[in-house]
Amino acid sequence: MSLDVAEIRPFFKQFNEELLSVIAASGSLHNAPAGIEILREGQYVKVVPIVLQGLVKVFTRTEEKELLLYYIDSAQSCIMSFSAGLTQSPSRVFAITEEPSLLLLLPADKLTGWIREYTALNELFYQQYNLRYIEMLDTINSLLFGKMDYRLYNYLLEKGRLKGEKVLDLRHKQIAAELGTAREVITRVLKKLEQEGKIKQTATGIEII
Amino acid sequence: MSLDVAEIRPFFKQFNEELLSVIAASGSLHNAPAGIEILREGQYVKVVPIVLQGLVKVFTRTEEKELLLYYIDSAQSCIMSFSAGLTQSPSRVFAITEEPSLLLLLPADKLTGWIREYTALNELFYQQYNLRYIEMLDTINSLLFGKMDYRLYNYLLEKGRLKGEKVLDLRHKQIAAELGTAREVITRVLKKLEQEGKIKQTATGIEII
DNA sequence: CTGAGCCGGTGACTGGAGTCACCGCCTCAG
DNA sequence: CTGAGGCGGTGACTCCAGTCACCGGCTCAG
Repeated sequence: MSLDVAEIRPFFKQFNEELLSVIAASGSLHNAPAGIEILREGQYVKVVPIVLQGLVKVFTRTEEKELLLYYIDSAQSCIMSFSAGLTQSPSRVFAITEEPSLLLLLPADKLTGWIREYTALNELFYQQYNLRYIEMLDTINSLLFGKMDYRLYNYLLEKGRLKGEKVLDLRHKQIAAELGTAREVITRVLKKLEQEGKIKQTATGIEII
Repeated sequence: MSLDVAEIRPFFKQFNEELLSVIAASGSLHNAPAGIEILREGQYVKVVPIVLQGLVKVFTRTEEKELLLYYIDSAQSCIMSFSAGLTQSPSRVFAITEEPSLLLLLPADKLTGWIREYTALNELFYQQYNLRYIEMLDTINSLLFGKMDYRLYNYLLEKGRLKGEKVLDLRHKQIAAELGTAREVITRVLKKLEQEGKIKQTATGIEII
């Protein structure tokens, strides 16, 4: 069950050998295909996942309406599960793998101790909190500003950046879900964006210009 | 300039004497009247304020439209300025005192060291991050759900709780600003809430029922 | 081949928030 | 006393997201 330090070393250049071996002793690697639920609302967290490779989507749901909060990229942690793990309170959000991902699972009960002991780990989590904080702020601002065209365009840009592709193969229905709106709205706004020359809809998907 | 340990001890029961004296040596107390700007968007943070007494309002602004993010109550810290201080990046939000407040100012450059050294301080900040995180999530959900009546009612409940009063003396204009909408909308929705029996508007202010 | 099911596209309508214009009321400075 | 300015109240209108109903095209299993 114990994993090899060499497997995780490349992802944490800022960690010293001691911390790496402690993590290797108690943590475990998990290979998840796309579409696996990592964290569910209301769930109590026993392991805190760190995304080593792949892409994980974090979102909230309010009565049938969901909203994408942000993506967790490589070598980032799910700070919501971290916070839920630390305070032993239930999670407020959902997380699922969007691409096949390699996850490092850390037992929540040991984490508090590690944080106290290893500054590098502490800093990682502060950094993550910061990142998420700012992303949530952006989400709030774009919700406040309203304007679906603006939101949709930013969504596409971000998606393209994360996937490293200029042509995105997405269902209108899926986009609608992530932006918390209806499919027809997406269809219309996409057409509007196309008329404005910001994107192009082809057979293979949506191309960002 | 150096302040007395006794002045801050009552607010931090979980801190040991060593930490208290370190803080007393480098920190300073500041008595601010209501309506003072503590943090401005784009500003680089040199001191991180902790609210000992009073009430501080934190909000964002997007092109003439502002939105209340949350309130900082007694013995809580402004985590945005903390994060801005740590990462040496400009602030993304505004903060002003809503009531006369007693602030403890900590120099940002020393904070990183303190956090490393004193677990209790570290935990305070984690706790604060958590709290704000959850509040932002609530804000996002209520923005997503939309419905002004729901948002306004929650806003009034929260305001009443923080001020410890059941009758709130607020300008419609001010409420509108904090919820990121227009005065007329507030006027109308307040009337609707009154018809629903949730509040009562009297000469002295808005009474929550 | 064919029917079911998913996908996108569209027109018509609804409802809520935001905007505009204008009101009367109160207060306070001059 | 009076005029200016802040406040709240209101009707009319606009705009946009969301909803409904319905279509035609494509794919794939049987």
